[in-house]
Amino acid sequence: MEPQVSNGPTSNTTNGPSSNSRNCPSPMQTGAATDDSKTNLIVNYLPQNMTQEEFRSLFGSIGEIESCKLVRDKITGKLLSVACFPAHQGQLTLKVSYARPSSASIRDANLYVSGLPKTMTQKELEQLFSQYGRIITSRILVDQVTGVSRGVGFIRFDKRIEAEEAIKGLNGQKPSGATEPITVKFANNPSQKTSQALLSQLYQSPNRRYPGPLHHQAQRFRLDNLLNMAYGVKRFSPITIDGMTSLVGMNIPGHTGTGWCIFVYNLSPDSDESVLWQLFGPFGAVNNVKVIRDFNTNKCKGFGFVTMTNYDEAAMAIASLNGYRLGDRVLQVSFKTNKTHKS
DNA sequence: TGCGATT
Repeated sequence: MEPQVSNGPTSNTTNGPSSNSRNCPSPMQTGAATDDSKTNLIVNYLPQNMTQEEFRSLFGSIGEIESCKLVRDKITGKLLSVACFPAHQGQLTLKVSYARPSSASIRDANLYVSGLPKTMTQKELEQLFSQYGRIITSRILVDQVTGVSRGVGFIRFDKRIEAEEAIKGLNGQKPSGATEPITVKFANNPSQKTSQALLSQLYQSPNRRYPGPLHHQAQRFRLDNLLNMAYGVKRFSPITIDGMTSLVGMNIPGHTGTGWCIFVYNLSPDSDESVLWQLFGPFGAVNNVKVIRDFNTNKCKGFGFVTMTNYDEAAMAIASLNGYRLGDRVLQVSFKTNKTHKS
């Protein structure tokens, strides 16, 4: 994460200000408690091991503190800002700036962008969006293993209205040099994937493995045969794949940084994620499921994806569910392929 | 016969 605004090196964790002689008026003394635009600070690049007490002590040496809080990630518990160590300094440099006052005008100004050319850099992404306003943060998501862009990213504008204008101007447009249009929409809140994680946990418990309506069908298959059916030829050994960095970037069907990705075709228009959990959960650890929907109608476009942790379980699921009749439809299930470079 | 992506 890059600092967007720098006030210069203002403090240092090892030799920061220690004097108590500064005479800074506190909000209470000035009666400015209702306007925190100049009394509320945001501090980035705090060390991960800093305690609330140390944080208070560091800034309490400068003036009276009305309140202070360390902001941690809800899931990991880590401090949200990432420490940076400038090479020439070898020490931690804090970034201290005025906190942006929370108000309706800057709320929900975060955009999710998909369909980006894989070659587009973060800088180019910012250049594209900067015509619509001041960008606070930007990010392009990359594959965990290869580092290659996943073609999706985020842009946070200073103001909600700037984000709205960017959607109007860029959604469905082709960036110069791009062959496909991009999708620009408001981003989801980065929480609430916890429900999915809970579902995943449920299906990963041993006594939930291979139960349900497909139990007998799944048992009829021997693993060797399943693997051959899934790939048509000899199996890839997941041990070999994980152990050989030279294979990174190779086009192994379905293999991603986080597991084995499965393409599911011929879902009905009213399908939702729960049907994929129910179909694939019985075969083992499911990381993630996704039903692809039409932007306008919100109906399923007929296909979806399932990512499973273990190769053997993914292959078993494919062998069992490919050709499976769901209502009046016959599912087609296979490892996902790269459909990006269609020649 | 159709292959996304939510920090």
